[in-house]
Amino acid sequence: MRGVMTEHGIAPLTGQPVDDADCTVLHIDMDAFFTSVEELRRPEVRGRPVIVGGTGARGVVAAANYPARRHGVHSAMPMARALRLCPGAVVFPPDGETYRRVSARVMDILRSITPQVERLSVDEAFLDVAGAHRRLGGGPEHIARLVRARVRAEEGLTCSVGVAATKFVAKLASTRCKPDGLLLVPTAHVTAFLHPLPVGALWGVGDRTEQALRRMGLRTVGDVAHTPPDTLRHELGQALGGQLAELAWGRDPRPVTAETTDKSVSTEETFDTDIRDPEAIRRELLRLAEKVARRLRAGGHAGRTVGVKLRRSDFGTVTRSRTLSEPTDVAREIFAVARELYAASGLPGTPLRLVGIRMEGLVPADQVHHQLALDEHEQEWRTVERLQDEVVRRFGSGALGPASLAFRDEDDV
DNA sequence: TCTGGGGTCCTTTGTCTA
DNA sequence: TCTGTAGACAAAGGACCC
Repeated sequence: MRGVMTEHGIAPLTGQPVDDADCTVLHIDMDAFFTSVEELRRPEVRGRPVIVGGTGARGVVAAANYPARRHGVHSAMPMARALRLCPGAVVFPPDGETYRRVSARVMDILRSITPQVERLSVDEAFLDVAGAHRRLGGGPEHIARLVRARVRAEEGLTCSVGVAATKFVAKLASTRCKPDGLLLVPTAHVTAFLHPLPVGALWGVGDRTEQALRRMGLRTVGDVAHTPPDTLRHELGQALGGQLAELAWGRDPRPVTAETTDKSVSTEETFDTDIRDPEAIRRELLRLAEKVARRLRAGGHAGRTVGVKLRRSDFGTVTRSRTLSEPTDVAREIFAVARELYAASGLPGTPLRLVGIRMEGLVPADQVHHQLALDEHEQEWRTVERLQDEVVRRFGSGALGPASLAFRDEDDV
């Protein structure tokens, strides 16, 4: 759908000039990104229902194309249920590396249009086009058309673009015009656009908050807008209550920021069947530590806080963390801390369905002050692990790893 | 129906210190 | 010196997003 919000609702774009002067924020959202990439490299499945997701016993749907969605399939749904709803679907396991590569090329296209690009996730970005009008020969709507045409021509993918004065409204606009759409929401018609929407459309409102709002008798964004901010803050907390009070009127002061720094790196694994054996859990922690350290080094980061996540059979989740005196990107060190945290958690011997490792407090690795004399051992391990990175880069992830993992099928990276 | 994986941010609670 | 307290920080848990 390509349209513009008016006082009478959404009207088609006719090519007539529209008042888009202050709508300088564009939200770009790739349509069914993962499945679109799979369809692109496997044209024979085009037109059929396609699902990307875990194929193991506990797999869930990561993405579904529009034919699959028509059968009721949606992301986060258990794969077994998705296949009952849509038995004819073609299923692919997620290929994150390829999606990241395609995503990087799309982001390059966006940055060639304006440097003011804020990457939000692998398939979404905000653009601030305030400074690009003259250079690109037109206003925001013109630039939105340009973005869509170039992404389609250069990558063979469709995207939807929301155009508004704020990030929040632009993002809602792109959602409302999917797939392959463009929607402009002029400032004068923001409240007419927002207020009929259900409260779940507000950023920060998931299941729990929606229930809380429902208990307060609030069902639409308009209902929230007409509730005193103090009431919202009292019921939902300072931050969320205050945020919803503003968003419900389309007020969102956050600027588009091109530079964002990573704050954490994590990896986790859900087992096909629960694991009780502490030695098997420790081997898994070592494998995850290797993986998270490799990603830290690849990103040029070191982390100061090591966290482990342990999920029991009943889905109860325990997290434990410890902050180190010096940041690290060395798997051996991360593993040593993770192992201690697991040992002290009281959970060795308890069946677990998931374990994970997270590194927080990231700093650039080259800023870390390494006291060579004191940390000679650490330096040696770092050297060894960097050599491993190089071998894995050249020969693949099965080429090298700790001896205790050698018998395992190497499916990581 | 039976719940992935990778993130960010917020709230609460406890501890330490000025 | 003792006591109370505010602020910073760490840890844990949870909601939410894609």
